Amino acid sequence: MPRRSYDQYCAVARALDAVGERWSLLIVRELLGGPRRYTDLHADLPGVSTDILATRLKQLEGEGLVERRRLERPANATVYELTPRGAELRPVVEALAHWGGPDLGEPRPTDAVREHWYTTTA
Amino acid sequence: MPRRSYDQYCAVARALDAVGERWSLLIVRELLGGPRRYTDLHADLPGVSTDILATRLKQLEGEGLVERRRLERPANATVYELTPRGAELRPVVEALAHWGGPDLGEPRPTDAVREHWYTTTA
DNA sequence: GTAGTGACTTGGAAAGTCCAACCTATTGGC
DNA sequence: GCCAATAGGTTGGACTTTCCAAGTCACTAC
Repeated sequence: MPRRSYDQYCAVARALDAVGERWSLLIVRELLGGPRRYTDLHADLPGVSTDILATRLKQLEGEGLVERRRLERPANATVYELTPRGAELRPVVEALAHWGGPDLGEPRPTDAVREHWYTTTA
Repeated sequence: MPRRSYDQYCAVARALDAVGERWSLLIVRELLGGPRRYTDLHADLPGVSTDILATRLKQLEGEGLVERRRLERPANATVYELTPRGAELRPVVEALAHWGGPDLGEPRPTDAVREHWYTTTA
């Protein structure tokens, strides 16, 4: 179990308690684009290990931010998708994307690419 | 040194690389209220250990988000304050505060207290 | 000179993360 | 039925980060 728990009486701290761990917000960002399978999440998040991905998905599910849904035939797969509460994190991800976007990168993207980022990550 | 570094080409990942570590955003939240001394930060962030606080402040300083400034007499203290770039994190902290605020807490605050949170954390 | 801040540093234990390998089911040929 | 592939994980061990308590060093007040 994650030993986090900063300070229960601060709104920011409570938010970080829920999604402040490594990879959590990046998983949310992926899911903001729609439901995804475990394997696809693993492929789209370079560097995340399978155990951490499984752990984070369970945590997010336990917090009511993500739901596990099994697709029937012919797809026959398990997908993860955001709950309404999880989707409310969109402004947080957008704010981070905006802050980390244009002014930080070394390999400066073109305006076209940057536009792509904003529309896909936000 | 922190071995983070998710994926350099994603804006959200780059943002989290800078401020995604434990306590970083809470320190920023404190400094959004104005310059603070080390000891006051330590007192206002219940649970942070002194070594982590010192480490995070150096990291944030190294990233150009926080500046260390020595006050002369009679105060004769060292204060930390946000750079303009660091202050640009305000929307991120606001989004987190808004998300973590009204709908999550168990010891539901009164509206007056909640108002206090928004104005002081945002 | 001794007591008390302020601003850290250090050492060791605990917790979290990474990596590679393994496991169980289901599907799809042949 | 048999073999390989894919999906969705679990497990063990090394490595890294965080926690906690204690100690350091500079300065001021008395």
